[in-house]
Amino acid sequence: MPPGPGPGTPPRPATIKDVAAAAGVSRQTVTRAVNAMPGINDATRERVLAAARELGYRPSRFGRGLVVPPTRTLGLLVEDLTNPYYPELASAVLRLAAQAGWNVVLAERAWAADAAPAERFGAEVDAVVNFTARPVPGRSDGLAELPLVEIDPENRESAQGRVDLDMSAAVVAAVAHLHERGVRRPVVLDLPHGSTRAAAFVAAFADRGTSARRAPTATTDLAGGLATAERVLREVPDVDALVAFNDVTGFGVLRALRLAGVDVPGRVRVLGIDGLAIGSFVTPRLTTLALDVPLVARTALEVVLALHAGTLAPGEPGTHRRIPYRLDVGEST
Amino acid sequence: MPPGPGPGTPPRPATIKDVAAAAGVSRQTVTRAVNAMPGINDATRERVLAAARELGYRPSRFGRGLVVPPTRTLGLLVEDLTNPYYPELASAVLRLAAQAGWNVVLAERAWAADAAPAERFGAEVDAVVNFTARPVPGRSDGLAELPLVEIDPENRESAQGRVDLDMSAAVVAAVAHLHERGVRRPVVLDLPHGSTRAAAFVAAFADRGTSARRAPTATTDLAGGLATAERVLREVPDVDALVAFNDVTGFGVLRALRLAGVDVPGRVRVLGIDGLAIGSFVTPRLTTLALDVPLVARTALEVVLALHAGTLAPGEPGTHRRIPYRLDVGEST
DNA sequence: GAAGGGGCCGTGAACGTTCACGACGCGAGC
DNA sequence: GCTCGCGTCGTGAACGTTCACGGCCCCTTC
Repeated sequence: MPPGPGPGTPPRPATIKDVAAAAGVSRQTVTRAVNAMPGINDATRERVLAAARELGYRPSRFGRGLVVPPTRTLGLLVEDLTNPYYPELASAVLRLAAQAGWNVVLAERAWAADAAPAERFGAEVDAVVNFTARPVPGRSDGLAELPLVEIDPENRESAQGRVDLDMSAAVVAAVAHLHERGVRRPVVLDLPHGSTRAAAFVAAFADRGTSARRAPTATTDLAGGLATAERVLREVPDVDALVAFNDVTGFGVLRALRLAGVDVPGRVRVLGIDGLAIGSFVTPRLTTLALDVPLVARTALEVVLALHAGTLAPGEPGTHRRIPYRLDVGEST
Repeated sequence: MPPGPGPGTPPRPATIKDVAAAAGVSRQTVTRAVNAMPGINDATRERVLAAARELGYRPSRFGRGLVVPPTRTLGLLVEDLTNPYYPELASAVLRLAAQAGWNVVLAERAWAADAAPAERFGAEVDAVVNFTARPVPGRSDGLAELPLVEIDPENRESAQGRVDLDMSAAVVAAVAHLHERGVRRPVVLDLPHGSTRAAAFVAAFADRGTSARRAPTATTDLAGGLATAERVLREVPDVDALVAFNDVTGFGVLRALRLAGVDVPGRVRVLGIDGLAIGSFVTPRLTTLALDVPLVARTALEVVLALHAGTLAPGEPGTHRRIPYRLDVGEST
């Protein structure tokens, strides 16, 4: 056999023309065979399919997408799938999107490092839902942005659509709940530089005549919650409630209290924020500010699909939605 | 203004020709402006970009994919993202795939109901990793299958590539560990119809002269573990170890023991299977059979990319990989 | 003043697929 | 025998983009 790229094994993927040539028919006949269309003899169909299998032919989604109404693809951007906060929403989005006939390409925020993944992502997608602390980087080319909905963009401005997660009413309810159970010396875990959610709790306690202390936590993961809770126990021995920064932090708090032999909720009551499904995994089950995650997913998808379809323009009412947290009483308070 | 589709708002998405016409230039000039290519006057570039923004133009990924080397897309199929077993692997796959320049479209197994999502998925993807109990349905057209790697396909046959998860050595190690700590009356949670993993544990205990009882659990979630553990405590009061069917079941077992006031690991030792990262959330931290999840992801990706590139053919050695579990000792044993 | 060169821009072709339409052969019907 | 119709198959065009190439204009240079 001769060296070099002979006709034996072309590295180039087989195209419809190759199949047509191999089967001795025309492109259109190959199309008819592959797409199970009528108007083709059974014998030729078999012959064509055999040739297609032989060549490993698979129709190019690009060539096809150019002609037929293409399947739409949604880009979903999350912070970190390892954080149990995100898979719940991702799952809900996946299901609803599939129902609407959309595919979903998922990406974790690798944006930070280099722009390559962002570019790639942005070029392969018809609309974006961003569930990330950072904004989506604008296009490096000077083009129109693609339909974008941000979930819980905090105080950051987002031009197109947004789904705000409103904690205010739930915070009041949670504080009322704690206060009724006799909490008078609460400590609220906070970020080192302060946070809106901690401020909301402090304010709500103040409305009831109770002053809440803040305890900055270096990290908001399990280790952070654990370390901060241990510190609080030393510095504020008579603490009777701990408000965690989120559920995962809350798990760390629970562990610290367990290790210290402190009864929950007997001596210290613990409140989480997130309402994670895995909250039910720990004992005692965490009282938390929960979110109707499927509703969040449904709302975000609704807005972004409307933006894509053009039935909703970036400025219009309806592009900014608001979903309240609710108090979900578990066993830890 | 006249009714009908006037030139004001064409529902059809703007194409490069529209931009060219609006800016009074040619297609190629639009390409140069949009792709930041040299050989174009700054003034015209601005004019073109303005027109593009005005028309809401975004280049079609199909038209582009036809010409330039297209970005590849991997389809990742998982059972249920809500089950904490899957996000860890999904996350690892996402990162490695992004590193290799691939996008990932994720899908939960909605295959069951109708074939529509499967068709859509299959047509938009260059290769598939299946991490699901069921096999991927073959193509309805008679074409060649696309590159496919199955993770832990149990006893099911898979033609192309597979990554087997091997529990045998870890089971022996775990049983040795338990036995050394004095376990003599273990109970192994099992599926109603039996399972290979439960059988492996029973056999390993038998090798050490200890007979393990089996306790069928209706479901393998938290509630199932809880209910089964409660039943075991009643029926086998002197049980000194419980082997859960997986980690989530193990969390239910821990909760049941906690509620019953049984000390872990003092009186009863608990073993999980999965090595979930969230295992560190519960107290005591679960001893478990853990998996190097990033390694699984890396291996699966390696095989499927090689299959796609053609450097590996379905039958060859190297398409079937084997990754062992290892014993991860926590606090529950 | 003519030749040369650089900056800027446009024209045909190609990528792989499907749609609309036309062509061919064969049997039935008048 | 001629036409009609049906079953089967092929040919041009189009989708939206980029690549290779060629053309124009103006400025520089000898």
